[in-house]
Amino acid sequence: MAWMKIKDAFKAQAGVELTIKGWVRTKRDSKADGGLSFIAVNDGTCFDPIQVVARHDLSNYEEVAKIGTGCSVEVDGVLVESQGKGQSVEIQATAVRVIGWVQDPDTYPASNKRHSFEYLREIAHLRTRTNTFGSVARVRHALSQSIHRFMDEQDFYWVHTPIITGSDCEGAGEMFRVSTLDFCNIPKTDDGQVDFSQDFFGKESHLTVSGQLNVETYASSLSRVYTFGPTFRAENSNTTRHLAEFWMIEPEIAFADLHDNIELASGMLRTCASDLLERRMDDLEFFDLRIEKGLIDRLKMIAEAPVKTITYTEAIKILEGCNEKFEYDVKWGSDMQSEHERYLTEKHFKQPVAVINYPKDIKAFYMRLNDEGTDGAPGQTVAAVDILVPGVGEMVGGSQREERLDVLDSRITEMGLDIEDYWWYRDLRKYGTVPHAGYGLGFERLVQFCTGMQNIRDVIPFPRAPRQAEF
RNA sequence: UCCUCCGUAGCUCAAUUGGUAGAGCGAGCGGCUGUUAACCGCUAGGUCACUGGUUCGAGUCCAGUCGGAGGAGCCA
Repeated sequence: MAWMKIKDAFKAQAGVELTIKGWVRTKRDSKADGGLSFIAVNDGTCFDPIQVVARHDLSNYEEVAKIGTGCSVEVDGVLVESQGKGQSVEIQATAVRVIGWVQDPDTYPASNKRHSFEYLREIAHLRTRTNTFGSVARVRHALSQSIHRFMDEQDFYWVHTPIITGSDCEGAGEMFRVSTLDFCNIPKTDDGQVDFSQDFFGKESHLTVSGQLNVETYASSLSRVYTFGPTFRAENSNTTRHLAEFWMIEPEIAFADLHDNIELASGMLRTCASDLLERRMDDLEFFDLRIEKGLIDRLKMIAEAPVKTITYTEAIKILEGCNEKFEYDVKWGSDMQSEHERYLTEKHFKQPVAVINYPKDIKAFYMRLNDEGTDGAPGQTVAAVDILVPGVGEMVGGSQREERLDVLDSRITEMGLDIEDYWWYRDLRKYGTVPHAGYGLGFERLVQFCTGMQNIRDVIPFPRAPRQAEF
């Protein structure tokens, strides 16, 4: 008999003979008709388990009766219309083979009951067997496929930027050190410093915090490029939206300005939403029912409407003019607090909002300096953009890059950075410079937004966070 | 890192003014049933996070440590 994935079995013709393989979600027994068992089997290919009906006349029915949640099984049978109410079709089993028993069911951690997400995080190797984490895994996969497909259709090349970096000037946060030196016997130079010349790379090295500087080099010849890979931040962040290891999409577009940047991000979000609605409705229905009501309507809205754009200066005016009581005061020139961002996207606009042109003093050195008086702002701004989304906050951070060497140099100096560290980055401005723009999109935050999952640690298979590196 | 809350059975939680440990779910066994968050009965299961202190007596009060959650900052 042909082995069929369960998602295909649901669509097959009644009467077909088939074999399915998977893990038991639940089993219920009945004494009717001399005894029969209903076994719900899931193989991860779709949300729903399929119901297997095993009758007492199976040669190994005594064994079948002992099957419990978590067992792996192989079932031969015939697909038939279900006599019961919970499902359209089911499999009348002609053979049920147990491949792997659950040893000592009393200790099986992922037993058939409701568990808290906090507890499931402690058994991350088994939580994938639950409805929620199966759905998260499928949605996460679908989103990453959508992004690659969208970027390919927009003529972007995927560039694999390094994970280990010898550059200490990426400037996006605390870095994890990479070293093969013996901690118990660290070589020192004459003046008592650690002698990194004896380390693996002959210099200090770290895990990357961003592929942006590297990918800008490829944009300066291939025009449209992006990275999609893991990044690392050694910040002691204990929140529902930060990880020490997370995945980021970083497009970089040559001959482009801030608005081209926003248009790309907006198109990416639209594509992700509409692809999910088309491909993963089974999982979305679960999230809408059990995790966040209204999720599907929100994704439908995202799939149709472009992102709303406002300037930082306008955002400040909205916040100053509203009746909301904020813990922190709103003031032009200081960064918006989380509560301010949430108000804008969740209460005022009720949709994703791109906020552009921030005061230069609160943004990075490489962001392009705007002309004095842009947007009627009271101070000088840079061409930066943050895209804020309901429930998550900041999902995208980007900018048009400073392509003018003299302006870049004075910004590096102004911020107290060492110009020598940026020699190759500056070369891009010396040799055929070009206006360009890019952004970083936090992939896990996108998954959160598309599933309604509240804690970012529950949308990545094995979360890395302070004091969390088990598995 | 800061603020708040929490840590009791495999899981989710109770335990009165400090008086010596309890339920539901899960698991095992039995009953019933084309079942599907099933239902009924029985059984097993505890170093009350750890260390120290107060007390005749601490799950309960105090101090410290460790761990978790939510919020803040940093950011994606």
